[in-house]
Amino acid sequence: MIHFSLILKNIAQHISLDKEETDYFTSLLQPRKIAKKSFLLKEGQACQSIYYVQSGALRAFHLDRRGKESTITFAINDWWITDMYCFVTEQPAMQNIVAMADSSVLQLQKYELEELFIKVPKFERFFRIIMQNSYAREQLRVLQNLTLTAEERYNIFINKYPQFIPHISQKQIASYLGVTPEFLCTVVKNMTRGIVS
Amino acid sequence: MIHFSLILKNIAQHISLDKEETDYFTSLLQPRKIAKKSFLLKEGQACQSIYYVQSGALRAFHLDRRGKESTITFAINDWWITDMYCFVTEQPAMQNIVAMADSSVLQLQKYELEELFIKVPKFERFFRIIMQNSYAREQLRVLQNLTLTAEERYNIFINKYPQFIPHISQKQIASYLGVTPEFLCTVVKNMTRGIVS
DNA sequence: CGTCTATTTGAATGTACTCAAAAGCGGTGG
DNA sequence: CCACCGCTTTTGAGTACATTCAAATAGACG
Repeated sequence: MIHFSLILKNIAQHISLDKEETDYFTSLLQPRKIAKKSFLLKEGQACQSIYYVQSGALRAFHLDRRGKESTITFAINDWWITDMYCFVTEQPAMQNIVAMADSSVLQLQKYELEELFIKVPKFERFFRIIMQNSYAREQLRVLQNLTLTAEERYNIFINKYPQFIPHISQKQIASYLGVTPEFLCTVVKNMTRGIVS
Repeated sequence: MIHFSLILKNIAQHISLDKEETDYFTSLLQPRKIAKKSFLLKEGQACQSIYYVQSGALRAFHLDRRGKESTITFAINDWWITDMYCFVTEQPAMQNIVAMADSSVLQLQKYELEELFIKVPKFERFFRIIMQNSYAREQLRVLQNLTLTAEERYNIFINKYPQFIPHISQKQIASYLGVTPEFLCTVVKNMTRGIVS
């Protein structure tokens, strides 16, 4: 199962699985190839799965009535992604998940995940840690959105997630930070003006 | 253990404990009374515990250099609260947690929680669910902060958390929504103007 | 090479902020 | 119990910041 080495290493950081548990777990994973610009999830659909990204790059965003995009998150290698609110509540998705590059993901459906928790309770620990870290990250993001300027948030973003930069446009960063692309452009220009002679 | 009936009911919603597990769990909980206006956590301190609120009302907020408060969350009966980012990363707290009314909480320290996970792995499930729901809630809040107006966020807030209203001032709601109290005041005034003749 | 989208620039606009001051309200102590 | 004090809410004027709109330039991709 050479396919699964990345996700198994990810999991091994937090829990240990024997051969049988590993085989059962990997049997639940559905590998999917997502071509660049195609969608893993669209607003209004049921969000019944979480996705582990093996390769490529994905972006989750919301589109409001007036056509404005807001990016909720990016995900590359070794990240998990889903519309968690709709996954939990079973309401129609509010997010679109789109491939920014040809990507390879492993899909885990909600009912399979629940079965996994019953059969291999160790996975409760694994996902408890994942969810706890995700919660901590989002709580920090809320705080930073409330307290920091666009310039400060931009700097934190590019320093925290340098791996994302090759995949994403400045417009998409703007939609993540919650400002217009025009405004972010001037912010970045004024930043560099201070650096270059 | 009449003290613990509320938290045990909270836990029973997700997992079942036998007598021995219940006794062990409750032995880890430190009851604390917090007088109105006193602090459970201050910025800069180590954040080594999570708190379950039995009664009263708490508020977690950040204070920036310029003296501006930003409210991260409120918590009343039957809620868990902590500075999750600093709890996880073991960095100094970025949040202050203050009692808005005389409150009673149960404190669970991080090392005890880790011990609990080892001795009663069922609790992994319980906290996985708590963390997952918290993550979903924060992800939704990020999205709403990016896409909705102050008026829309205000309406969602008061409809979603009516239990909070008796405890909190409009100024505190403003600091939760990320606007100034003056601005929220005019927003609310303009809302009611549409309702009253 | 041509098309489409992203980035940059600027002008005009509007939204939310700061500052200041008055009014309202709750809590505390005399 | 009432008067005072401090904090919140309200109101308004002036300001700053971020937006919209438009148009030009630059880049990416088929």
